[in-house]
Amino acid sequence: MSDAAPSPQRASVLFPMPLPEPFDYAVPEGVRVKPGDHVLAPLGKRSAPGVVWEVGPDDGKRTLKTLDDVRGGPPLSASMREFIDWAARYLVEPPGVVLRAVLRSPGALKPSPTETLYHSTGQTLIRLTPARRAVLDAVEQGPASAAELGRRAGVSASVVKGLAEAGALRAEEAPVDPAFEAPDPHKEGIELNPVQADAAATLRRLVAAGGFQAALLDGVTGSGKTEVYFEAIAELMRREPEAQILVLLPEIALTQAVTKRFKDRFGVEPALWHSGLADKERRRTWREVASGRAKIVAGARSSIFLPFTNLRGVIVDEEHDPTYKQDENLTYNARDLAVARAKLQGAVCVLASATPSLESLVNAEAGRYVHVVLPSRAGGAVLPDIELLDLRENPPEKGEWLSPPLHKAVAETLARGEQAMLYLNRRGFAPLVLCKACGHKMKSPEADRWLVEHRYTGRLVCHVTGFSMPKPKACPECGALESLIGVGPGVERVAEEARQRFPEARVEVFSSDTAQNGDDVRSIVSRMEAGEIDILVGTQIAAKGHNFPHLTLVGVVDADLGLAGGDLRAGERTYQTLVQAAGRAGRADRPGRAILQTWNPDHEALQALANGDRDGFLAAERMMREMLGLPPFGRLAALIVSGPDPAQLDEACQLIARAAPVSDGVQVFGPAEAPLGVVRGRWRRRFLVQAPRNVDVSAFMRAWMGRMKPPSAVRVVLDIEPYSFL
DNA sequence: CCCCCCGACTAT
DNA sequence: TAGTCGGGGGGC
Repeated sequence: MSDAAPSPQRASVLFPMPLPEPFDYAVPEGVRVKPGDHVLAPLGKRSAPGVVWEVGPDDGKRTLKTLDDVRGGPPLSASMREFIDWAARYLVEPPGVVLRAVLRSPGALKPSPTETLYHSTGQTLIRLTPARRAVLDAVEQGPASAAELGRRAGVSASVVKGLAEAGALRAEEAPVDPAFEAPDPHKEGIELNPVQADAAATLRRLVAAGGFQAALLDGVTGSGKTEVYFEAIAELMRREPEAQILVLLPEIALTQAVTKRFKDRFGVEPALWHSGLADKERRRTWREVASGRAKIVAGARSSIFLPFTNLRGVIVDEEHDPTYKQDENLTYNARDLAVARAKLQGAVCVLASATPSLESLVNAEAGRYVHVVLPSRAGGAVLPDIELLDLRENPPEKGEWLSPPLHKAVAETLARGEQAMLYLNRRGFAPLVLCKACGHKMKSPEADRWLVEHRYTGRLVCHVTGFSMPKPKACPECGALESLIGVGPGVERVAEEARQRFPEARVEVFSSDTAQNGDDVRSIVSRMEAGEIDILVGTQIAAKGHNFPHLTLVGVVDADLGLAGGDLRAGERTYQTLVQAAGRAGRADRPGRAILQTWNPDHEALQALANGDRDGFLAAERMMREMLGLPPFGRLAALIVSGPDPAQLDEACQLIARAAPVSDGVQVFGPAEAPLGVVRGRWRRRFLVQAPRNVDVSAFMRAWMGRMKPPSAVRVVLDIEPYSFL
């Protein structure tokens, strides 16, 4: 029996590409594969990398091609594979597309590169040349490569090799990429105040209970959320030394503050994951995560696809942040996937925010999440005083954007030697350029958008497609010279006004144009912290997560921006952004002041903000959404249909509309012209699907997609729970 | 008439 | 994703 020829095996292989299902292959005799293994398999004329999804007997009913090779590298864990399948179903994508998001580290499967390190053997040589003695002294500082030891000793590397041959040194292969150091969960954290200690205890109990549980950690800016969730992490690590923990952060490439706090708390920096990583670091991190050796990863949204083998905890910091929603390539919300992944693995998930999303608040109220509230600011700092400045009563002077009371407040702040921030979520100098002779508006050639004037670079820029051109001398429409003028304010123009009004002050612009990478951000942040900037004029980027101890005044130039528009979350988002921006002021011992310029001082979001009435605002917002059946009380999905020819597109949309399945309670709206009508020569239309909470919208969309067959020039992109309505 | 570029199509 | 195929247009 045991000597019988082994029965032939079949392996289903999932490729990281948009194929509808895993493909079946014959397993060569004598080769063993198991689900999760990385393999090479013939696909068309080439040999493509893929992952074994299933192994079973080969029934021989169909002649299968044979696997080419089994590759090394840590296999994908069962829970990882389960998550990939789940995410594919939820996002209505082929599983290979999700796998592609997981295998985003080029060359990660190659064995990690090694180098030869020389160690002391302790063996003494009878006669030592001065060069050899120098090398033996140098190795006392620790093992190193021949080149490094030679450098330390000031001799050539061949001396090192000679010593190795003589037996005084021992050569050993060591990985070039060192493993991440293990964090120390027993290290003392900072002392928590009673409220924080209470919150930390709640999270610890959650961890102790084991299994899946989600918590909403709801605390105002500066209340010590980070320290509290650090305690949950410490507890996880103490209970289970092999536990892996993921901390999701919005735009991690831009902050070093969190890594520093990590190091203070756990003695080591976390492994980092974001799009700006160099290939080498990326490979190292991916490998260390897949092998289970990296214990704590701090990462941007894409890190929810990292191949953890033993993920026990996921923290989503600033869970309300719209950057968690990715709209290009694969469309997903990392916060939602984080909760799902924790659930699949029986892990703990903590969502933290000073301004939680309505979705999470409703989940907390309904008892699906444990609600942990941190009411006060740590260290005695108080929330800023928030004032609405009615622009109807106090209009700015002609050609200016800051009204007189705001000028006065800035002047007083500077006189006290403190700092001011002016917040305006508009990059560049002016959002619109028009010809004062003929009224022609400069539009993007590729999208239905105005070109934004950037004065520092002297260019006109399309913020949707990235198109840019030098600002022309003459109007392209009527030919008038020097007639193109910028209309409306951007941060550059507000900075110009600040410089004119306060010629002594050091004014700086903080936007993605002046801070293009982490180093630029760090530079601005550290100069701000050091008091080397008096007035910071910033966009969104300045409103997030930085701690400026001398900043006591925040002026919001246009609090109305974002209240309008078709986005159902516009009110919520404005509220969140303004709280974050206002929260920048007065974090240390000095009280802060926030002034919001508005033409609509009666608007709900602004009133709530001025009164510090978060609950009132949220209650109103909640009621509106509940009445309209919008998230989180209903589900949404969008189809964006695009094509180069509008007539063909409209025809296709008619067919797509007719293909929509009929299902109880599910409403299909559209096709409507998308708000961004044309992008890069492609016309766009939108469908919106609205369904009750208990309906599986993914299944509905999958059924719909299966019933349509648009011409190949027409592209259909699906968005489950859309955020952006462009 | 050839070649090259682009877009569509396919892979177990 | 990557390799193939076929059609259209430009160069000669």
